[in-house]
Amino acid sequence: MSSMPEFGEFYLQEPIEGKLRVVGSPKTVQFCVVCGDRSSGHHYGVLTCEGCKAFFRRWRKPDVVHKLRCINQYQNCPITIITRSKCQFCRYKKCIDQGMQSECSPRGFQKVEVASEGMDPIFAAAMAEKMARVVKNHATTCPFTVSKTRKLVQTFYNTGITSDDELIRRIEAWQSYSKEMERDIHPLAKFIQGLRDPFGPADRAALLKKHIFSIHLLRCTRGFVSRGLMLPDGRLLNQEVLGILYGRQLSMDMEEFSRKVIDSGMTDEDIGMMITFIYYQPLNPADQEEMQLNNTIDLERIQLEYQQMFLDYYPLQQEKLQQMQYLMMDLNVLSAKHSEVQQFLRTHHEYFKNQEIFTEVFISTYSNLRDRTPEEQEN
Amino acid sequence: MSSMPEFGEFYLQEPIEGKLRVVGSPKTVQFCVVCGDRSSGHHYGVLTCEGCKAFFRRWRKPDVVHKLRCINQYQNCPITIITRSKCQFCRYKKCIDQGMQSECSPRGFQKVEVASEGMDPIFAAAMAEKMARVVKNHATTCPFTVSKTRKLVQTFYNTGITSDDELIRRIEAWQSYSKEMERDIHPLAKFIQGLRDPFGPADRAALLKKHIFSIHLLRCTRGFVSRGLMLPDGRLLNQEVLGILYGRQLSMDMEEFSRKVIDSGMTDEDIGMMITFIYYQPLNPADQEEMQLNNTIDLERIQLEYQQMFLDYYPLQQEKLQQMQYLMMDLNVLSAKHSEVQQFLRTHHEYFKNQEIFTEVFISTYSNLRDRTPEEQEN
DNA sequence: TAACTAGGTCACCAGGTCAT
DNA sequence: ATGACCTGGTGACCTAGTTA
Ligand SMILES: [Zn+2]
Ligand SMILES: [Zn+2]
Ligand SMILES: [Zn+2]
Ligand SMILES: [Zn+2]
Repeated sequence: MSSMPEFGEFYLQEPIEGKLRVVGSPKTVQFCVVCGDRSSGHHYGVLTCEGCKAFFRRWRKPDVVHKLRCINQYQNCPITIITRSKCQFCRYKKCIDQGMQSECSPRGFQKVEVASEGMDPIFAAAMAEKMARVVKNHATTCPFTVSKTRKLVQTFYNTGITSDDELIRRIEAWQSYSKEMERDIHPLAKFIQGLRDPFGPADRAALLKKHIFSIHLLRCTRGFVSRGLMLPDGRLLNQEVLGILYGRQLSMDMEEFSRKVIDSGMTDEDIGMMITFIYYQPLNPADQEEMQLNNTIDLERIQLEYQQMFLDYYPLQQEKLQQMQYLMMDLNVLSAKHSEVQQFLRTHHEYFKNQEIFTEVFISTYSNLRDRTPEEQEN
Repeated sequence: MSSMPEFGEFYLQEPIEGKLRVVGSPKTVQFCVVCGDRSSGHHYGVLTCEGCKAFFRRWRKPDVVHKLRCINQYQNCPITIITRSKCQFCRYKKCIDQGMQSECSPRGFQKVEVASEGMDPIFAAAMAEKMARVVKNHATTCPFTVSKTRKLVQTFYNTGITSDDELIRRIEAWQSYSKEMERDIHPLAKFIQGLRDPFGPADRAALLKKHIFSIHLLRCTRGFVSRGLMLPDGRLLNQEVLGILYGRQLSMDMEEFSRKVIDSGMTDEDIGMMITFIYYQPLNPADQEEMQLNNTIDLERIQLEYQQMFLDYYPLQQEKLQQMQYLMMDLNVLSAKHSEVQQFLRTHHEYFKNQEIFTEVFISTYSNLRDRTPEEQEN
């Protein structure tokens, strides 16, 4: 485009002198918000020229974008039609600052209204608030945020195991550990309430029950250390206890999963979002049948809304969203394995009848749940 | 898409209930049953938006539709106003699932009968039910549907091999594996019973015996992973064991075949139909002579009826049917190769006499079969 | 005639290409 | 690496034809 800017001859078809355009205001020449060259339309969400469009397409890959470096230390090189190719770092930075993002519009979707760019400000504000609430609630209710975990000191955990018999040992281990888990259910319920969805208490209880293992594991992610799993106060469940509780294979899988989460660079914010994604995960028909939610709101729609929000809020993180989705698939697999544990607890439920909340969340069936008032979801 | 969101009504908040429509206000907003966008009326038989209407119009052309591929292996991408352009395969699939069809209504007229055009509605309904039964029965009886396979976790398979001698090794491998195969025969028999054809138990047993290899391989399609074949519970038969069981060449052919099935974009529904086609495959004279069916119904007619049904139900998929027929030819070749395995099993039948059902289906001859009552086909 | 829809149109944009 | 240009899918809008 920059070859002969003066003449202003577009290769683009000059949009129709005679007929008036249906959309937007009468055609005015528009310019690239990155470099000021003539724009060829909206690309990746903003008015850009062909050059900036192609530039963004090539460099947006997260694994490659980190390699860009500013040509000086100031990171504020001016980006104009002439200088745009001088500093890739600052050009890319300006692309981001102007709001370019992949997948901002699905393929073939054309932005119609030129006037109000971006989304409705009220809607945007509502979304931002919703996101912020998730992040904040997670930070306050999760016992294993970065800052809280950093302060922990490992101490001894009393496993409660006295017997030699393998079965009894497992029951004893769960009798002790169930008390610890119970403690975490209240803050978790608070987090879920903070999501402010239209589900009633019974439905929330059912969804929590369905995803409790995945969510609990995610919350504990930073509690996994080399020798086992720390409780929120620092007491350490070593690998042997974990093996007794969950079975050797599953306990190792859990540890590996937590390592994977950390290794993918998930922040506390990310983990909070992932928990939200999981909670609103679409259910397969069998689960729907079994859970019998009163409110038949489309879970998938809520999940997508949150994921969209995540992308809007943290642009250029669709790679991260992808990673999250892989992790969620792993979680579903682990959760399926966990049903063996649940079966075990169900078989020996009489040993846990004093821990009512634990029983409710981990042991009782969905139909049990529907028959009572789940008031512990309410406080 | 809705060009003017003037009232600030966001599709996200809109309680999408595409099926129920409120009859109160004069202008009831209706939604696309494919993607949930605002509908502009009935198109090709169902309420859709302009986008899905144009999408269907463009892609229904039979020479082009078979080229659509899902962006991942699961073929169940969510289709929403946001995601609808991400996966053409799943969008098209959803169009078909929702009942879109060309020429369903005379030009310009709005009402539709969702049925095969031009035929007696009662007959059409009966056919639709028959199709639906095949699909549903396959979904419930096949252990390797998309959704079931997705949840599998690979675990260790005990091959049962202890010996060093090659022959003994193969016998040992089959002794273990035959138990696994036996488990799958009951659900398979259920599927075949669900076809409700006029054949008696003896004939069904003979047909099953004839096609057991092909049908079993098809059912296991999604069980093939990069390292081997998973059992319905996730235990993995690695390539080495498969090679011992079936011979190196055949086991590799089987794996290649399964890959081909997946690559051609066959859905669970398609696989269920293919199994039906195979089961009712016309027999060559030699087989007819050997099998001595009591009921001399024309198999080819049944097969054609199902294939016609397939085309009526999923219009414009004759390209897919063509692909299926190629795959079935491949299967016949593999099945012929498999007779070597059958010969081997027959030679060493005394090692499998405890597995009666396996023996009946894989080892005994048709004449053996006729001499006894095959009650295991009956439950 | 009024209500309705199949099919056509074309502005629009994601992604690829290739000379520079 | 860049960017002018190309290719091909998309969907809002239009039109012509059908039915009650
Ligand atoms: Zn520019
Ligand atoms: Zn710079
Ligand atoms: Zn639609
Ligand atoms: Zn798909």
